[in-house]
Amino acid sequence: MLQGAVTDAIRTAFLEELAEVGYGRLSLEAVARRAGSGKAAIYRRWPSKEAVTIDLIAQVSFAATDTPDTGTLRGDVLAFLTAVDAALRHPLVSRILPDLFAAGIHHPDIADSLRDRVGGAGREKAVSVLRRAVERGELAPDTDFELGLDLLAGPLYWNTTVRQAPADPARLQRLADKVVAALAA
Amino acid sequence: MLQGAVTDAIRTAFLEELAEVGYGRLSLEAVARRAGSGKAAIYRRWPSKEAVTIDLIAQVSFAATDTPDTGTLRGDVLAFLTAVDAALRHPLVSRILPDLFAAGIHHPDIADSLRDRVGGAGREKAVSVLRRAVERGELAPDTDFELGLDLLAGPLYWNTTVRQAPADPARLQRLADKVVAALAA
DNA sequence: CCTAGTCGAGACGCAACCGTTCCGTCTCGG
DNA sequence: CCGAGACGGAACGGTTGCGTCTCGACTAGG
Repeated sequence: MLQGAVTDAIRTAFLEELAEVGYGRLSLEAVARRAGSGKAAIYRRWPSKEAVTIDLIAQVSFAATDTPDTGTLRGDVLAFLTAVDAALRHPLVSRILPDLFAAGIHHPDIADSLRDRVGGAGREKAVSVLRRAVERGELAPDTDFELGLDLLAGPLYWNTTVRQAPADPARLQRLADKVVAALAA
Repeated sequence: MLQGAVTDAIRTAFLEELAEVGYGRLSLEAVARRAGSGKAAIYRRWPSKEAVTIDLIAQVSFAATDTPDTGTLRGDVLAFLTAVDAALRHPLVSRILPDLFAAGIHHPDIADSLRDRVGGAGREKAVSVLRRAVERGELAPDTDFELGLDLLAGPLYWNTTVRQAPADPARLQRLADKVVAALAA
């Protein structure tokens, strides 16, 4: 029974340790201590710290939710921004995500996993928002999706995760207006 | 003569080491080795790894250049985006910056230094771009500067530093158009 | 020419982790 | 009821980094 309580305890401990000390200084010794397990229990499941990390990224991305069709681009954009903003503000995510992106610079496997799982999940949601808008006629058929994705994700990631600004729903409203204008340009 | 060749060698070695292994795994032992100095030479100048980091952030931010007045908002925005994009693509900066932001989560002093020196420098440039546009009448006097800064910095940081996308001048042109539209909205 | 201060080098004791191995215990499925 | 196997725990030898300290060499200014 390799998939059980011990596995979950290790995963949780790993995440908490990641949030506290960061990827670079995380030790499996401390994870085992926190999980109340032996180190062998970890090595029995994963070959390395990097492997645990990649596994966790895959797990977490499962939690990605869908963005509803609100009927208008503006509504869809606001819903997307609100959902992503909330996700970025999750206590563990907000502490871990910048660390993982930084770790990705030194560990290509982590970068790949992040691109596929985190980037990919958000990307699909954003694409469907843009695609629906094109179908409604709110956006031109030749709309630059790549640029649109940057406009949807960038300001949010910068303000929320990098600058660590406090939550502000009204600001999201205004940001949605700006983003819609940019998309239409 | 505490300010001399040795000091510079240590600073350079610290930066290179930072780029290679990241903040968390950086050791002053390795820095001394790379600098061709003794560890004591480092401790004679700074009390800790954190202090060296903060000192370096302050130094580097001096390199920030001015953004010229091109006469139009669109021109100013493009100049700003181009300058920041180039800065973010600097081989050392691109590897170090995400690491420093991640380190800031666990070390408030580093976060403060980043906010003041890196954020502050870019911020002043961006504000002057927006202020000039208001004076020209290209933007409304009640333009939301805070949001404008996110729109100027966010998409770039996301695409260039986080996603590590390759350079693309044409894309910057199109991004400038989008950003101008967003600012005016 | 002397002396004060920095220099590179590296040893010091200490602590943390590494990944592995071995305990004795406990819990299952057969 | 027994054997297989995972369990927590602890120890293994080895590596790395810490911050301090002591060398003898080099280089100033006086």
